[in-house]
Amino acid sequence: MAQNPPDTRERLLETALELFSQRGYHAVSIRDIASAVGIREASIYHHFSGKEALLQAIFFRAEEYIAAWKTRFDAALSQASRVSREDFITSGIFYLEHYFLHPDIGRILDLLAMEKRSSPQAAEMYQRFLFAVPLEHQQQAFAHLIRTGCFMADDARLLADEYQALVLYVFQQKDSLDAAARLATLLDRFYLAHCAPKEDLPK
Amino acid sequence: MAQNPPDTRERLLETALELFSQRGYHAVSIRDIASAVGIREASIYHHFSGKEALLQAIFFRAEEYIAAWKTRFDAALSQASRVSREDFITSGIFYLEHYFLHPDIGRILDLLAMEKRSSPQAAEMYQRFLFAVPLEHQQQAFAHLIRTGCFMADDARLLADEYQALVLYVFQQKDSLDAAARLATLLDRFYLAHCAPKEDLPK
DNA sequence: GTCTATAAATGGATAGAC
DNA sequence: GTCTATCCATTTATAGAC
Repeated sequence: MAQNPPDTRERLLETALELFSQRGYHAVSIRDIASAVGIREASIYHHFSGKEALLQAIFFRAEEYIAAWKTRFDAALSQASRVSREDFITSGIFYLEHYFLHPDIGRILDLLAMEKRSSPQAAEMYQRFLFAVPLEHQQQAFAHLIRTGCFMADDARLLADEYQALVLYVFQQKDSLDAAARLATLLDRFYLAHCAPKEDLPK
Repeated sequence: MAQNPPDTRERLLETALELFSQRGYHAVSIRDIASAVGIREASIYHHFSGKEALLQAIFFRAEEYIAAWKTRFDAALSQASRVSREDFITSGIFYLEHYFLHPDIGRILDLLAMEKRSSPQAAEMYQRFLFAVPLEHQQQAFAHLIRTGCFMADDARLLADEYQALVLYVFQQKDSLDAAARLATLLDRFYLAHCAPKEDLPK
């Protein structure tokens, strides 16, 4: 897959994503990227045909990140057995930190959030990465929890919507302290509201 | 408060917000704004000292929008009496459409969402307009619902968090069709989960 | 694969006539 | 209050030497 032996191309992709996700595509110049990498701007054109092509390469790689995540998490799902109250919260925080707050995926989501209004392509990816992909996974997870009798019978898709709403809510307040703790509180209530009786009552 | 008799200043503010909220501050040039309004770019400098000052004026006006909204909605809150299942959903949709999807506020939120990563000022306003301000209002509303026996005793702040999470979730998928219908489904479940017994059971 | 040099276009902003 | 004309900095991109 690699076209260039040295890793300048790699560092360009990495650095450009970092800058784009912080300031937005238009606010970052080719010069900014070049100087951050430690080369001259003209050298960038040896690796990419232009600024737009660099963005496209970032988008292409983002698809790979998502596909890799999906493969890994779908595999974990098929092995899941009984889920306790603590397990449910722990895996929710794991999900927040290894998807939305993952260095690669989180920066892509930040970038897409900024570009979605001016780029139909970014809008499509944003909708897919922030909603469709995680929702499909969560729907499967809740269907599994219902099938195994851990959760009460319900619409798995609606449960996934409500779960996703809570995770996104905390994700978008990530500047505020202690996202994990806030999510834990909300997920605990979510679990108690939907788990099949057998768990002890709150407090 | 008005400094200039004609309304060119007004149209500049309106047009700039429209363009900024669609493409982002850096992607819009003074020329773009001028030609959209139908004047030359130099004429803008008669009304604003520069592009940044224009943005600041938009931010200043946004504070007025929010303050006006707060006054109006807080007044409505103090008059609220008993809330039926249908009322709860209707007022939630009203809230979505008259705050998050309001032409003025919605565009401000779009703009702030794009600029929050590069501008601390935008980040502060985003946090306040998307979370703090609506949450304070909702917390009061839920405290009222609990006090009047309509909702079961619970932490009004956490209920406000969960409610806000659902509304934001639908708001951010607003490109998808029928945001109101999707919100109605989620709010119906929310109401049934928290209302004090007396309402009929689902289905 | 990176550099210097430079072209060509676009951006924000000012001066001064009307 | 809007215009024409212009300035100057920045930006994307290319040409060609090393």
